[in-house]
Amino acid sequence: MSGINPQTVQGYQIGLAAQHSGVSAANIRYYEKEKLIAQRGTGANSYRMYSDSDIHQLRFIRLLRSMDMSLDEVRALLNLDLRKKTDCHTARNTLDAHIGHVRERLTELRRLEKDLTALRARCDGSDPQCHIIEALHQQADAATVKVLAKKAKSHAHV
Amino acid sequence: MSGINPQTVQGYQIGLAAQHSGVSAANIRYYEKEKLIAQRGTGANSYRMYSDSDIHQLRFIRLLRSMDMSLDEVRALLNLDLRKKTDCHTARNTLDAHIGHVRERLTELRRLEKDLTALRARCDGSDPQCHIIEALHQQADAATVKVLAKKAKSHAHV
DNA sequence: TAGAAACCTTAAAGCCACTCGAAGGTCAAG
DNA sequence: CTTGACCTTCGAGTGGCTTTAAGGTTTCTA
Repeated sequence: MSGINPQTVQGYQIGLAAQHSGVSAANIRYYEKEKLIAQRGTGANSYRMYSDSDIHQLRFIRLLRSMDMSLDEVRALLNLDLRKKTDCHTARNTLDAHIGHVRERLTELRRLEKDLTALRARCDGSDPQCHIIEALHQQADAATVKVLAKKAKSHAHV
Repeated sequence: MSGINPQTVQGYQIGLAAQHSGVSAANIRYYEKEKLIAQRGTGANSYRMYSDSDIHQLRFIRLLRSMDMSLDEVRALLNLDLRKKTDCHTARNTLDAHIGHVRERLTELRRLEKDLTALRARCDGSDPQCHIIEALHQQADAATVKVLAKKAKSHAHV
């Protein structure tokens, strides 16, 4: 059959691995470059081949990424042995830190939503003068530039 | 006096403008390149000079950025005339879209916080077996890869 | 057996909103 | 005339990808 990505005894080509894991082929190559998965393509035809446990690893990474973890955090959780005490510590610490990031960002966004909603309420289009633009310019004038130190901006990826 | 960035009759040099606006000098140059503010440095010594209204514009941009708006959204809100109906429409539409992004992201993060907290609760370190790692691997296996279409991921900047 | 189709390869650039560093120009005070 | 505090441009780095270009391999079909 033509075009259908074949699954041989050796495993899955990258396209099938992508389908089964939900991680795009390009992204799988990227993860390989970032050493989240082992190097490939040493065989006869230079095609990468993947096993079922590779697919599992890709799904695992995808799950952690969908939880907004950074690749560094993912790395920290890869290859942990669930029977080792130290590894369990690592997992808990990583998770705690990540929950911290998420909560910080939540606090920021809740505050932001409140401010934006208040701003929006100032204008329904009935008035000839635009109160949104007006209010923004007033705020820009009013805001004292207190600190030159930059906001930490959570940890960027959250 | 040496070293103190001088303010002449012509306005502020970039360093002072940075101090007064809260936007770093490098960032001001970046905004110039991105055409959020007018081009500079045509004078005798190639130094950029800024007026009070320039400082206001920088503060305005900074305010919108602190509200997590993208530079495109900022662009849409720059140079609007608060007396024009069409401009007020623009402002409301931009704001509505942005509030939408923020709310989407809030929903995602609230959900995420719940999931992460539940995951965290599975492990207090008392058990020899790590339930966090365990649960993650189970989830990775359980997750059916339903859709290959990518999640929209809100609008990235939120 | 030739060619088309569908897969695979690498390398490089693009995205966003910046920040940082290098190498050098300008300007006022001592 | 040197010091040092400012300024300039240019290029690269950040994170986590996606996209594009240019080409190699495999398999099926006419």
